[in-house]
Amino acid sequence: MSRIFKSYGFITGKVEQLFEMDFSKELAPYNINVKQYGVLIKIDEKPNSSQKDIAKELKIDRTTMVSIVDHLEALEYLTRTKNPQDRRSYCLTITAKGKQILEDCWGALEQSERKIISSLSDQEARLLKDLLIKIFKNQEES
Amino acid sequence: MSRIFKSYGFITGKVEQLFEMDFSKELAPYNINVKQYGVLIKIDEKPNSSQKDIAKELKIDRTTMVSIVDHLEALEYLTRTKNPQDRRSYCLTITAKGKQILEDCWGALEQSERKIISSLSDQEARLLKDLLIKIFKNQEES
DNA sequence: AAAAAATAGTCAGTTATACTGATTATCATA
DNA sequence: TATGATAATCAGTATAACTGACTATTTTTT
Repeated sequence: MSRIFKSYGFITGKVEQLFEMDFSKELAPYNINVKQYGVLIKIDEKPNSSQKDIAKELKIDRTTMVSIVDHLEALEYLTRTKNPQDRRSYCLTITAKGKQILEDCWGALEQSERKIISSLSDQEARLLKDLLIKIFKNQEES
Repeated sequence: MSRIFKSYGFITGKVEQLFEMDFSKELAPYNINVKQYGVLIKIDEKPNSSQKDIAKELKIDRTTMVSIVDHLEALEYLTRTKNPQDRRSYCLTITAKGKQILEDCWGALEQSERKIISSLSDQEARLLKDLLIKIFKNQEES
């Protein structure tokens, strides 16, 4: 057995690559990538977030965030409005068009992921997700 | 619960980021990144592989492979010699220096990963790896 | 054997992505 | 009011990865 499979990091990276490669094909027609879709999700769930809020949650650099939001704004998937409480920051909100794409692609994502984890039983799949979330949450706390 | 955590792809990506961020710090003094370390592992395990062999296994583009091997060769972590059986291709082999770094960093990787999965029991950790490998192997077959 | 097709690797040029550090506008605090 | 902090921006830089053309070699076809 190769060391690649002895390492959690490498095997996690490999599997991540599978998910990303497949889903990004679905997103391509909408002219966005997985990271940008993640931003859309966050803005949908927490309307009026600032760029900084989203950047922090998704571990995206502040300057990179500018170009992502520029892009999503140009596509009219979200709007930037000055925050009246703090005019340094923006309130980001998803547009109807953005929401539509969010929902359309969510179905594609679920389907894509089902395909990739098809070798796992329902119980195994649930377990896998729980374990990954446990690792992530543990790190968020510290 | 955010959709980010409902998606296998997103949560896998997040966890991968944790592994990569930590281990890449260990590799930095040796002037290589995680992907390049992966190439070293493969060459160590299958000496005399061609660039194409490695590229295929690790899903790296052939032209990207050229720069990775250039880099590792410049650092004297591996050598390129013409394959006498097929002079179009190279035989890649790890050097003593490369092997040394491979082993030194492997310890660091294990330690780094132990830290990141510290919230899991031994059994959970083993299970996680098994499930990830199952997903990856399933896809390799098709 | 000669011609044609395929393959491994290379290279120039392009694109995408993300970062550094400086700057602007605004807000909080002293 | 003055000082410092913060949110976002921007120019410039770095890097990674890809496209497509190219060389050298091998394989296949005729």
